[in-house]
Amino acid sequence: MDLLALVDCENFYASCERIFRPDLKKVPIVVLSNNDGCVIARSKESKDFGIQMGAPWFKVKEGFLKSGGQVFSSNFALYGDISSRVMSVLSQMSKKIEIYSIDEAFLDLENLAIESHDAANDFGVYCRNIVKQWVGIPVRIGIAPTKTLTKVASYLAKQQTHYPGIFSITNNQKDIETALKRVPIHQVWGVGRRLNKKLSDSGMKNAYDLACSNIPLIRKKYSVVLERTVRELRGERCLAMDENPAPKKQIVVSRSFANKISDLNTLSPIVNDFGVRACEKLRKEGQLCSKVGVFIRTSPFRTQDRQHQTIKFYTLHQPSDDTRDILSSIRWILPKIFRHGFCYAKAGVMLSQFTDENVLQYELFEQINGARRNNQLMKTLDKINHSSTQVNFASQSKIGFTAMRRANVSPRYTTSWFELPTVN
DNA sequence: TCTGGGGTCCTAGGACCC
DNA sequence: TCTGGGGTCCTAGGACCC
Repeated sequence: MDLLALVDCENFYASCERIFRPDLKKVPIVVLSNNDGCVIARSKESKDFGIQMGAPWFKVKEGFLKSGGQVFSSNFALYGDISSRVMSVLSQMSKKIEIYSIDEAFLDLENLAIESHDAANDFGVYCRNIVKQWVGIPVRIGIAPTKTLTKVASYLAKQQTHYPGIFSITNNQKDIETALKRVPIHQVWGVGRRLNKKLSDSGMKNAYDLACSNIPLIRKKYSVVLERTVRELRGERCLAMDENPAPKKQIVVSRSFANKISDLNTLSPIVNDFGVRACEKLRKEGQLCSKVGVFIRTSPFRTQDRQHQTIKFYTLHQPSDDTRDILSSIRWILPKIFRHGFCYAKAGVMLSQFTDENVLQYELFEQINGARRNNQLMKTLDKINHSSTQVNFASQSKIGFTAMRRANVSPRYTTSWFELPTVN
């Protein structure tokens, strides 16, 4: 039987924080977004306490802390490192693995020749134990014939008591049908807020109803995307394993501000910071970009304020990964979109239209070995700034990303020599 | 006072080409 | 009277995901 497994880290960020704080084993934990704005991860105890995903922190803070909860600002240096450890363990479980997100991976179990529920569950138990023991992260495992069905299995794994955290669906219509009937329609992978409303309105309650729907009609009324979902729910593989993720098509660096900004002189150095960071990512990807976008927006939550949001692009004459090119694009765009009299709450820089740095097409009249081309400046800059920023552009802000509120950040236990955990 | 950040894919429509 | 057919590329907007 040809099966896939979805391995999903449980409450990932909260679990990462717990590795180094075993004293918090039973304590409710939440992790906050950048700027300590809202809740982006919760331990099981916090979910039980009633903290919603995405809840604004200032609204739930008091009740949560009073009840003995522990809060963390996000620490992506830590989560990224723990993630790569989990993925490296999973890579030993299967030859074919697709790292789908920071806390999820699909494994192709083809080589394991699993023929029964028992065999599938045994694999799940083995995998779960190893990751827990070697990295310290609890994982949930859904095993099924298609990706969408592994998501279904993963959802059902939450409710498992016999094999906690593990659920398998074999390639058997009856088996699939039973599982689908237990999954509410909005839990189906690919059904978001809008589709949930439309599908529910047309009488579908669970995944089984969706799987039974008429495919040509689904395609006509909705899209080819939903058609694939329906087929996958029926056990037909439409979404392939993607072991070598395609290069990025877009890079965005954006932040909300701790304090609203209403003048251009304050705003531009900060947007320049975003541009600098975006270029670092671009060079790491080995890509050149042709299009630079800048967006700014006021806070949609302050309904009493006048609202303004906009985005504008600049197309470079020549693809580039040179920070100076991107900064001058920003210098061109920003004054054109900025309006006086608005309190801006967020801004961002977006790079797109990429070409590979090795297949650069020069312009007809470009001087190929001009001073700006083939220069080592950016490489040297990246090298110097590798571990921490030492050299800045004059147009950047002096405070940079440190202007963010991060009141409760944990140490970078695994990625900084100065923040190693200590044992007393 | 205080509400995240970073992505992907699909579709429709317009411009343009032969 | 009567105004084609087939295609690409780009953009904006919508929907979804983690």
